[in-house]
Amino acid sequence: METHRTDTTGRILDVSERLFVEHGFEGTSLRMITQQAEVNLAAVNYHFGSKDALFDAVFIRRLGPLIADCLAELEQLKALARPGVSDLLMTFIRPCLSLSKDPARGGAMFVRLLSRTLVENHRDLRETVSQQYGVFVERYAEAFQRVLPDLDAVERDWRMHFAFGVMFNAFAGNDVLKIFTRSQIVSARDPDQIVKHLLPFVVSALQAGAPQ
Amino acid sequence: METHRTDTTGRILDVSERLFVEHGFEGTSLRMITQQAEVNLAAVNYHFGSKDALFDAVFIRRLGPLIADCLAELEQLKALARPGVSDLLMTFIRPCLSLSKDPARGGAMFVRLLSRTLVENHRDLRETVSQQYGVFVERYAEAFQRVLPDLDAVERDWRMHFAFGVMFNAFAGNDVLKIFTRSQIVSARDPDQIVKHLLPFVVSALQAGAPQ
DNA sequence: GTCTATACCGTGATAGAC
DNA sequence: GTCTATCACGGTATAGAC
Repeated sequence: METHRTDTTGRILDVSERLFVEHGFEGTSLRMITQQAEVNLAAVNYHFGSKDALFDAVFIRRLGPLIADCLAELEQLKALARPGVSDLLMTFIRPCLSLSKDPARGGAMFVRLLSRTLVENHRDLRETVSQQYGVFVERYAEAFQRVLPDLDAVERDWRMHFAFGVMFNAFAGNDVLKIFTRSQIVSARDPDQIVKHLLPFVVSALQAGAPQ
Repeated sequence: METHRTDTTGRILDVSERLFVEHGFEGTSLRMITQQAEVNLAAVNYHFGSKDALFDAVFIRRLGPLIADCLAELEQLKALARPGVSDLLMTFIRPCLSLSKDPARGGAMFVRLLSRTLVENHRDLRETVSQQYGVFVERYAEAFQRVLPDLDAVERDWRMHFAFGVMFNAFAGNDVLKIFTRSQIVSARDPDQIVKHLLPFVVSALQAGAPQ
């Protein structure tokens, strides 16, 4: 790890992150990247193998620390005598908010890119991520079991699935109703505002009675 | 509207729908479409203007009837003395289930394509849709007001926003946790199974107490 | 090992002949 | 309306310079 930033792969990563966030994956060409990073076109394929692999590298550089933060918060949760649904959700929400406020790690725009990548069906990323970060889902499944012990296991999995779906969707800034109306339904892009409305919604959803 | 199926635009639409559903938008090339539809490559741009516009045409051909069904169900809701949150949600869910079971209208795969298109940030589709189908959101906003009269207006908008987000995400078959684990969290692809778990989740979420 | 120049093939789009 | 030819741009592969 060199300290000086003449490193080719580092410049490619930094420029790629900014352009992927600004223009999305399809909207960013390798020629845009290599031009702004002042490296040769072939450098990307030499160092990363492909455009897909480059995206994975950009993505995982931020995902790793985020997941580490979440798992650390989950550990602290064990110290609580009787943690509630809200406590559990905040172990995920707090690191996301923290990341969204740290421009050095990509800031709010990167959280959007990250969430959108998860919500959409992004490429082969699964292979890389599941091996390294499968523990993320395992730990949260255990925590959900502790917080919602009376719920059927299958039903609990569905709710965890739905809950992460809403939260990632919210952080992605997606608005499925947006195409139907000229004015946005919800105006706020501020993550804190989003969480304020999001949290009671998800908490109540998770505490619903069992179906049938 | 010709009855015989030698019509060029009709063949393009039918083939496009199948290929978009199978391979997605980016994964479907105009050359694949024109080859299977047995028309010339330039025919697409002549009849539709662009690949984007072709997708819009395919999309709106199914969206129109679906929205009409939902609005019809909303009208019937007015006859109920005191409709509940569940009744309201079913005016949207029933037409979606119906569409997903009708292969002649694209079936379950098309519902996934439709939901994914809404969840993702698809192109200029907004211009076309908002003018014709803006009424969809207006009517549902009114219905939410009737069913949840005690809720603050802003809070109600947020919940409607979140609620449609979960539902479209569920119908899209998206699983944000999928990339973290080899085995799917939730296995069922059957729309009825999805709704069974989805409905109580969303109903409870919408009935949450106001934040702070 | 690292970087460069360049060529290859598939993509969506378009002009102009018929 | 239809078709052919052609264009610019995309990701990728490779030969060869340092």
